[in-house]
Amino acid sequence: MDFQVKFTVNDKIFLKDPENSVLGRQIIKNAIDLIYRIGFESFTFKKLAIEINTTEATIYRYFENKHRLLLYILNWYWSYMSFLIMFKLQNIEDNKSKLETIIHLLTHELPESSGTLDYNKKYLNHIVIAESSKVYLVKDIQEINKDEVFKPYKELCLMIAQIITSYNPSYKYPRSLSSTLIETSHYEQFFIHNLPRLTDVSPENRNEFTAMFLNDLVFKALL
Amino acid sequence: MDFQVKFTVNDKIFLKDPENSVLGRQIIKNAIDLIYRIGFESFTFKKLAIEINTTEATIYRYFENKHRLLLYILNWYWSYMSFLIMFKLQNIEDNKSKLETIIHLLTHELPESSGTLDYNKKYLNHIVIAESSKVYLVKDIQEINKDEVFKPYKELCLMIAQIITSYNPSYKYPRSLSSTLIETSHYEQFFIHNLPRLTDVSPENRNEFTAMFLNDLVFKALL
DNA sequence: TAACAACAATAGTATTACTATTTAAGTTCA
DNA sequence: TGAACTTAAATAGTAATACTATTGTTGTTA
Repeated sequence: MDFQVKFTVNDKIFLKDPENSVLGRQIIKNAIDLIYRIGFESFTFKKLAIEINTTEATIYRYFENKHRLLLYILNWYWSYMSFLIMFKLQNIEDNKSKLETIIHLLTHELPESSGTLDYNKKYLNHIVIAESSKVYLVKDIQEINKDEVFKPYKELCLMIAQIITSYNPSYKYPRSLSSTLIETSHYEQFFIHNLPRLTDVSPENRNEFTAMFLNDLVFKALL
Repeated sequence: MDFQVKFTVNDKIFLKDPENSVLGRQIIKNAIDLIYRIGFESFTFKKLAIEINTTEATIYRYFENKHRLLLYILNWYWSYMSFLIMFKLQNIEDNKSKLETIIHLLTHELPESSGTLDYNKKYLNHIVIAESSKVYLVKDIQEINKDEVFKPYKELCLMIAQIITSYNPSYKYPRSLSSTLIETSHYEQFFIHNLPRLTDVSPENRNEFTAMFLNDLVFKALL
């Protein structure tokens, strides 16, 4: 089985839909590679243009600025994660298993698909961990939020919150626990690799640590 | 009672200690005000120089770049928070009360002191919430970390972790719970004000919400 | 008071973020 | 077919930003 999944990204994020042209898709694919390599602060449209043999101005016809391009990538990620969760939960009845599956998905690399035009999931994962908070930790968040560009994040959060409520209807903070779960899965993974003293990771459980910690945390919270 | 607290900040963060000159102290004080006003991305040494009637080059004699200046401010915050916690826990015997006090401190504005040369605590709090992750979510974190510039954060994290262990010696993730507590206290406060759908806040409990959520989360985790 | 640090200002440069305008490449339809 | 009309992408900029090399100025101490 092989298939391509396409998500509709809010058209206020881009000026010209990158999904509709070869160049547009190249921009996204290479942006992911480049942001992974040099980090979002060093990433510029000039450098990206050189990578794909075009000019800065051309990229500016697709995105207003680099912040919007990152927002596009994260919208794609949040939509993809929502899809993956729905897909994987299909035949699971037990709410505990559902939450365990979600925690596993949030704390491990995205499954690599075989489509050639597909984005590099390893890099995408890395970007989500290290750069995602930079799309909302900005001064003009209120203004940006009006365009509903965080809708996929809110939907992902709500979807998990609903499963939390199914598991324990009396729990009072389903959405906060959901956003905490998402955010914590990212930065604990970041800390493990870069500031391990802020965690209790040990060399043996590096890969499973974040999932173990979050499973413990979430199910105790929902007892 | 009125007193000034001074913290020794790792001297690898600055080129010239801003504590040792009037201009240096002006740089820090006005940097906090300016970052609060316009956000870290828009903040430049040029703009700061205009604020305090000096030149860019002068500020570059104190700090290598704006990232280091933010790091200096956060080192000060982490040290101050550690001090505040130690101070407030003085006569508390009960470990549960200790943790409740810590959660209260992390989720509320810093107490305003009366010293005139002191930093604006309201602004500092805002900066910690919205900008702190930008000091470690950078590509060269490994390199930067070698200078021990995150020591105050690690010490704060460890201090809380030790109280967690005192409260429940069998709990397996004291440091991760501690870093989660610190980080979650920041971004839940951010979400409440900017993306409330990611939380369960209601107009009535806005001020106490983060503390309520974290108290519930932490004490259930430590049962 | 000469020597020499420490400090801060001047005057730059290279890069970055972004735009206005022009040129080229399709499409549509009489 | 080819004129009219879109759409796409390149050229060639500008203003702001991040950072540096050099010079001048002040203060200290021997």
